Amino acid sequence: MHQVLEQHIRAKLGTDTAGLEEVISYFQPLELKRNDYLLREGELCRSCYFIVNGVIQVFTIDAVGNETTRDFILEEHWLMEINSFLQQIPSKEFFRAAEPSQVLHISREHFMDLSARFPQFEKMYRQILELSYANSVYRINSFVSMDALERLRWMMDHQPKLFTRLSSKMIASYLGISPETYTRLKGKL
Amino acid sequence: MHQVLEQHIRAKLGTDTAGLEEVISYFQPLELKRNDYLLREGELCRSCYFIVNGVIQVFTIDAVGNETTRDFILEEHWLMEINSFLQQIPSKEFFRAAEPSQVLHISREHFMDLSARFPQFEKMYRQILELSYANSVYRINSFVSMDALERLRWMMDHQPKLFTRLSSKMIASYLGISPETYTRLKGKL
DNA sequence: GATGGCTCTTGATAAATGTCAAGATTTTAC
DNA sequence: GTAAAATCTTGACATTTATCAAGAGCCATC
Repeated sequence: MHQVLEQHIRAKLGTDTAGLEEVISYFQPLELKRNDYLLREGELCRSCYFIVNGVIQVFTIDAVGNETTRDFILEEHWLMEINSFLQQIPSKEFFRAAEPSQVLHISREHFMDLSARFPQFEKMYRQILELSYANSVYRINSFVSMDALERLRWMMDHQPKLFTRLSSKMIASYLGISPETYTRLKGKL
Repeated sequence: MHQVLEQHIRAKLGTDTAGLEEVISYFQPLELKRNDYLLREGELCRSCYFIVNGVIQVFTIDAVGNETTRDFILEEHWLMEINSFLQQIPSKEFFRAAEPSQVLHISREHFMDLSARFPQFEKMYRQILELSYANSVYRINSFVSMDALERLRWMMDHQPKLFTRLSSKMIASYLGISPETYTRLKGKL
């Protein structure tokens, strides 16, 4: 697993990777079965996660029990509940494996320490933030203005891989529609 | 104007503000009348903006001419079209003053230069990203799951100031609903 | 201070989406 | 391998929201 992370970081940062071995040594592996949780609502997000293999569903549950998916995090991407991680307040989100997954995680303490000691690590963190923020902006602009069919088409254009790996129920919860509506929209494509 | 920025940065960064004067010297003032644009779709976002006074509406226009507002940026907050700014690709968003506004802006070149030379400036940039990302996560989780009335209540709980400063039309475009629906929802509160 | 253009509201109607229920299909657990 | 559980689909109906149209109120400009 650590090799995948090393490759990923080298690809992001280029040649200046002094201290890379030490950085990587703080990441610990986790093996998740399908439906295992990385984080539940109300818990503190104590780690930053790097997905080596699999998919993690990031979702919330509202007052009547409906699940809404904010994002699916695929392999070679990063994951944290940023408010909980930074401020150590209870998480509002759940992180759950949608497939058997391999994950590396680094504790908040080590993460902060590395950020302070290695400018390149902080730079990588900044890049992760930039990418995450840009994706969020994209999603807001799409979803606030589009109707359900347009959102489905948007997802097919921008995230086609997700359809091959996730259940219809999960895709519906990402689109913000009921499973029945999703079934009907598929007929209109 | 520069005093406001200086105060803001000191509040963010604490005592370690070496180079602050030089940093601030790169920011140039802009006076905007209502409905003046800072950025239009298709242009390159060449600056990072700090709002000293006023409100900037961040919005997109879809194929049939409907405006959808992603965010309203109030005084003492930061603003950029992150994809356009970082990659120098055409902006998908418009930035327009919803009130007469005072803005400071720094060019991308100076911004990058300061980021490289002053770790504290980079730290502040990271904090802006963290906050912007956290707000976006909040908005996605709220809007994908809620119906229009719930979104209105959410806005009243989380952004009450906006109601006193913006037209109904703008609030409707932030909620992702038509002005008529907004009028009707107000009656249901 | 008149005029023209916005915005806001209200009504009627249409379209989109949700909910509930039932059956078919697939997956999971033992 | 089989039973139980979950998912997916389809239909009927209810609710939400959009669209179109018209009139009232407000505001900017000359």
